Amino acid sequence: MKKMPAYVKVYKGLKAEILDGEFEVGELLPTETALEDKFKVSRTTIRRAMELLARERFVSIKQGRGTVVLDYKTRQNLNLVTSISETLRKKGYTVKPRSMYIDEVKATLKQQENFGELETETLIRIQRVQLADDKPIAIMRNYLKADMVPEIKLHVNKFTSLYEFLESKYNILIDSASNKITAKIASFTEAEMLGINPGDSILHISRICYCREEAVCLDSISIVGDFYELEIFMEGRYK
Amino acid sequence: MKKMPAYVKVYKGLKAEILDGEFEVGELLPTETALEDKFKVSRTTIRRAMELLARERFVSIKQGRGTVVLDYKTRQNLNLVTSISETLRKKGYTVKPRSMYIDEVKATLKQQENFGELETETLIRIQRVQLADDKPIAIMRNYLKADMVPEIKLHVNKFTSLYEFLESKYNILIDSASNKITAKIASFTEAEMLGINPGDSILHISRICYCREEAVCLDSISIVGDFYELEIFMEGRYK
DNA sequence: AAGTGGTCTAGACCACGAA
DNA sequence: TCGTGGTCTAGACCACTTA
Repeated sequence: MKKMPAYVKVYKGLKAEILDGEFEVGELLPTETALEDKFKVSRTTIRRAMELLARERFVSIKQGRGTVVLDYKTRQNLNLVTSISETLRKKGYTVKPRSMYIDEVKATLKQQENFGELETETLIRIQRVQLADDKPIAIMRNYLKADMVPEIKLHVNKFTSLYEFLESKYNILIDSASNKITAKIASFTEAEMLGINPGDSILHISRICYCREEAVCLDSISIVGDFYELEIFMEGRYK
Repeated sequence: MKKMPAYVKVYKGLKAEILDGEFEVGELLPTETALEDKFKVSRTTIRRAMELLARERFVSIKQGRGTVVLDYKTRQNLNLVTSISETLRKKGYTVKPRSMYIDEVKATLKQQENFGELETETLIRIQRVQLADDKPIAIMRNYLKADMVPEIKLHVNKFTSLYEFLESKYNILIDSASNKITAKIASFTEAEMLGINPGDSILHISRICYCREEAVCLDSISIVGDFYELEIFMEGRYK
């Protein structure tokens, strides 16, 4: 368990206050100098926390004006990193893994490249079939660097959302991810695992998860096609 | 002409050097203290520039080790609003429509809701089969509000990328879009149109395109599953 | 043990927006 | 003009990797 930096504390503190409704949507946050006093840290640290909030679109920072709390309730428009289980739970489904298997595997060359570290040799592999309201909906495989998650095997079957688990247990906050999405046909094996027919459609997501610009988790997710709908928002046309 | 901050200068300088091949992929960048001397700025400024480079995946910063130059040639795209044709062209394919048909249709209730205007009655419908290197890869249907694109019928078969066309001809810049993505099985009709077999996989995208918060175009795109891979980048995490 | 990046401070001055 | 956020400095100490 890593120590939590001051700017993360400030970030979490402010976010909690915003979510608790202590600052109204559309209103200005206290000024940065005021927050220095409140949290007893320097302005640099406050600004770093503010930047995190702004990147998540909780606030909008305007020079000469102040920092406005944005309407985080009614925005549908963000591409936040959420796991499938989190998304489904938010829609009202009861999500849990039917079974979970954790082992160690040798990293392939492609996996090493995705991690940006050719030295990484051993990966932790987590395999699950995820259930929504007791119906199988996804086969999930996650690959983690072994040294990042010591003793994770002890927690087999003890968590449903890996991202939430990584955050609470190992203080690894997944803050960005790149996805490759394709449509496939279910193989015999996949169909058996998901209780569908071979030839049914499958939405496949290959994802690299990052924590502070460092790749921490590779995901391979196969979701029953007629069940899940991936929602994505795109923004900006000129870079 | 606005002044360029020091950290942007450092960022651009380093990026240019990396692109010029002055630092080999996989090698370490000079240490932050060394860069202080080189650019004559403080370490804070250097670090800010480094953070920009890291966010674009040009480098990977490792405590205790150094900052490694990543393989920027194969780095993933961010998710700007790009049409399928633009994406494919960027990858080197020759993209053109096999045929295009433009007509007027009555708006369905769902379409009216998506446009946020129940008064809209008539929509322009554009239907195409898109070819990449002469091979059919997607069925595209676009619905536009009739009054936004007067005389568009005169331009049938005269454009390949609708978004580029809307921009140049009607000054409609699509600046954001929300997408719903599912995996499907090709129907007989779809298979016929795309030259594949019924039962093959199809990636279906249902998209609402916005210009300055106003919905301007509804897209329905069916892409041959084993051909296209949608790349999406996510950032931030809601808690 | 040495050297790297990670965090943090206290203070300075600049640029922009609103009164 | 005043107060906001934007940039930048010089220096301190911590945490991690490697030798």
